[in-house]
Amino acid sequence: MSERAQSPECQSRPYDFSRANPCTQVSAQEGLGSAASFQLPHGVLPDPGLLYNKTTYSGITAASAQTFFPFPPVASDYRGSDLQVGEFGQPKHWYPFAAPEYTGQVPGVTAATQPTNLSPPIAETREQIKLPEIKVEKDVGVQYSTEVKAQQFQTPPTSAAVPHGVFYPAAWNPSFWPGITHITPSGGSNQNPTTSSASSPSMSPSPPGNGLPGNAFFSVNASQAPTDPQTENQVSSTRSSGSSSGGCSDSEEESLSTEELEQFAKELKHKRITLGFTQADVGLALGNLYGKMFSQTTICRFEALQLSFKNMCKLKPLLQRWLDEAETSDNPQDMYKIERVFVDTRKRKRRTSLEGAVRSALESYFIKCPKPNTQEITHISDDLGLERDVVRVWFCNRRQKGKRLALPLDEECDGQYYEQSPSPLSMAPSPIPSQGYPVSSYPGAPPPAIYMPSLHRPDVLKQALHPGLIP
DNA sequence: ATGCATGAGCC
DNA sequence: GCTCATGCATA
Repeated sequence: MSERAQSPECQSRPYDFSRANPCTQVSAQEGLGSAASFQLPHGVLPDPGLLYNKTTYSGITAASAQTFFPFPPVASDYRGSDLQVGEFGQPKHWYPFAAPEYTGQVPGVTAATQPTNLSPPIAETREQIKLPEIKVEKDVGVQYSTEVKAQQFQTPPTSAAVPHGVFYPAAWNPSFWPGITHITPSGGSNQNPTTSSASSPSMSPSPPGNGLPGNAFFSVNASQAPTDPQTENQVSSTRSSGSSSGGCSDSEEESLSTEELEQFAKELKHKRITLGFTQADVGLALGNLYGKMFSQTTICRFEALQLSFKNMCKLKPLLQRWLDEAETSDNPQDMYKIERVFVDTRKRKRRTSLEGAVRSALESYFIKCPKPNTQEITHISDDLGLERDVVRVWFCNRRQKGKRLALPLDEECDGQYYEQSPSPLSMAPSPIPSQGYPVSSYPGAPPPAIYMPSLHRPDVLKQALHPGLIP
């Protein structure tokens, strides 16, 4: 509806990468340097030169900024290109969970069907969970119809009703998330491994050798209903990163500091590896313990601190719990021996693989205006020969990524990051990533290393900010 | 490890 | 349409 007049935004405030990291500017130039080789079609970028030199990137002028997005007044235009997008925007898909008979379909995951000795470190499951080949984007529209809402909640009334050996992720309940942020049973400290006893069943639900978790998982879930809904919000408000790295109590998500998160992430990774678990295993184990599983991607991002601060705080307790379980269990392997019985029959749009040149172009556009309006998106999509939705999603993802990558800034500015957006050309000090981590609160405190630690490395930062621009 | 995609919730 | 959390698919 009311399309936000965003063009103005694009000029009202700079989108500043430099604030995120001193290296940014350098990276930017280089990145743009590569981008320069890309020929932008018909004057989308009035003055490409501006983009491709240092001065532009590090000190864009207001004047030049205004030259950006000289989009012709094509108001109702973009509908035309919608043709490309419209198809997959409608159907709602769901990740259906297959019936019990699918158990074991995912080799690496559905260990329950396997004999006892599953060496913990199974291969990353993704490779083994290949979905049926999907057609190209063009045809996806048709396929999107698939929709088997098996999952949600055919949830058995009680865990007892669950078919033996079948794990229903659906077991989790609505109040799950609100509560889990405060997981530690008995409000103990999260460092208290002993609390794991409550969830031990998941560790070795059945005689270690059996390998068949069976219903034990359900009882676990049931017994763990968390109970403390408010934490999540508080988390963000307590971003004081105090450097109080010590106090870790379970209700601590509320006061997690970036240092704590960073430390925990490292610890998690280290111990996970030591214990022989893959990231995928951990994600699945969480499902085992809490009824809410996570993907390898999420675990990976957690370890790499690539999730929003809020999200990190939300997941930390879960992972902490898992870690406790894993460390104290005699048969840690059991942790990942869960039934992952769903089969994703949904037809997902085939992933678009943008060429380097196109990415560079998008990146250039992004620098100029991180938040293009519909017209601008249409313009860009036309220019680059991409579907509008692809462009739109790219920008969404890019913004999301930008927020994650940006260094921590005060949350006060939250939401203003792109809101007041940026005339990218006048890169000014920066945006406050709403997804970023809190900054150390005390004056003079060095920037918390947590925010994307990897970005402390120029090369990484470069890549992060300008993916595709670096070989 | 990360790029692109999905979907819920919100404005 | 956006943000955000999350995940599939792939580099």
